[in-house]
Amino acid sequence: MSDALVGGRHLLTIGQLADYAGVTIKAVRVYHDRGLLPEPPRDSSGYRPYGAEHAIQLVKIRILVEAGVPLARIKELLEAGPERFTAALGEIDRNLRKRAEEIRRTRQRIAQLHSGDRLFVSAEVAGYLERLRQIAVSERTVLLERDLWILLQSVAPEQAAAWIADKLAAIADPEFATLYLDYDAAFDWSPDDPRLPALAERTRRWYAGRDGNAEPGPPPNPTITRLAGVAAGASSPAWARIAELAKEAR
Amino acid sequence: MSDALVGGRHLLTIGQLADYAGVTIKAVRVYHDRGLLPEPPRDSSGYRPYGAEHAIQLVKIRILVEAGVPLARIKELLEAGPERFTAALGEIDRNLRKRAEEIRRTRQRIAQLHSGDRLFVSAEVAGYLERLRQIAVSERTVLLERDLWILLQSVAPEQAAAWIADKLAAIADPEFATLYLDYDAAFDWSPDDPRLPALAERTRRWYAGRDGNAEPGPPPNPTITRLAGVAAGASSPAWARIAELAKEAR
DNA sequence: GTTGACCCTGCCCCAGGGGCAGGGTTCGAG
DNA sequence: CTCGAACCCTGCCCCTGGGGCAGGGTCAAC
Repeated sequence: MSDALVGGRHLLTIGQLADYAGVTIKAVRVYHDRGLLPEPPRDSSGYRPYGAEHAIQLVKIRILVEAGVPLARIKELLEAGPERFTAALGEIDRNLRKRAEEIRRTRQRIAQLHSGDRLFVSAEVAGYLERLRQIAVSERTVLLERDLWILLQSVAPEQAAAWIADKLAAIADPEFATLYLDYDAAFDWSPDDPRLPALAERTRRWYAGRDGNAEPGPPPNPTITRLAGVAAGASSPAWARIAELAKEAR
Repeated sequence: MSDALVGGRHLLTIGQLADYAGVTIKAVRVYHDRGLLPEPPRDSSGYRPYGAEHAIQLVKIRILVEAGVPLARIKELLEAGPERFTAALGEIDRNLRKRAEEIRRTRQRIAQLHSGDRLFVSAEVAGYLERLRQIAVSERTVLLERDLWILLQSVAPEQAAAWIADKLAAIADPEFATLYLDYDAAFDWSPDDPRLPALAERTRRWYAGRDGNAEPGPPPNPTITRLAGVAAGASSPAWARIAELAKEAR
């Protein structure tokens, strides 16, 4: 038998209540379990009979849930006085604004995701790679560079930052750019190719000339130089040979 | 012993990789478990050695995760061809826009939360309640009305919509407004108060006059009339007495 | 050769519910 | 008056996206 109307106060079934607030029945029961919504005394058949005050409370709960407030915190807020409640609303709103801002940024990244390296390297490195493409370095070598910079940034972000500034300056020098293009071409050469010693020598001279002008810079971190050397050498036997020649000359 | 550099390819530890992508180590392992990120073959001490390709993939994953894409879907996307991928990005972006819009709406509701009934009743009912306050109905009675409308809207939204239109029209009639204010005053009267029969009679006449002019409207749903009657009667014995008098007169 | 920072696996825990089983209730139509 | 649909009840396990902790092996530097 329904006692919904007997007391003149309890009038809604859980389903009607849930529909009113735009919430599932399950959610209502969870809010009871978590102590967010007072559970009305059962009617004679074990149903929960709700009144308008439950509907009001439930709407408040739903709004806070949608704002991303954890249930435990919602409970605190509803139990606290109105001044605390209002203060908390300010913070909640700030969080919402922050989330909106994050969504904006995420949207930009999503848009960039379908092309480009910019997401994987710093802005400086991205500029450097772009410059390489401008001077017609092969895509293969550009990608090799990109991967190297990713590793450098992962292993030693500060060193990488210093190096990339150095590289950007170097690549602005037309002589270095020519040298770089010759390396690019040498990628597929045999390690016995007779042109390699000359290339090594030109490299040595370029560095000697530059280091004469500028300060020597930070002492190269051994792990990192090895990293760069190995990464390069593993891809091209000719490049590995040049590295050897450079070592002998030193 | 570290073999990180032995092959010239595997160079990052899981911690370096995670830091690079701005992700926890645990998350990286979860992505392995879920098949999102290929797990590199272990080095001789059981560590996972990562390369630049893992870093790239991980950044993509993180961006998609931040966009709210479920891991299972991310897996599909990364496995699918680029045309499918690009198409999916469009949908993801649409979802992000939708979420931003929802945040905007939630912010408005949060702002309204600290005061007002507008969140709990329809705009029409809110207007009606405001009108009651304008003609100086007691706050107690206004809240009683509000709760009643909440119940009505929960139990039978369509009926409630029809009724509120009716009520809005009625309250615009100064005679009905006067009648309403008298009811408001009668709330605390004794059920034996000698003024009650006259009030009941005025009510009957007002309704009779109106129903003569307009069409009788939808036949009142019995559940609902009972609901309204009981809700009112339970609060005020005098009102309950008026309801009895009305029944006798009919 | 020890110390602190990493890495490994495995296990349980969290929010915020969803889904399903297995059973009782209510309500309107026939 | 009965029957079926639509509700309601409890209880249990499941999901995502990890977090935390235990218990143990490794690396690198002094």
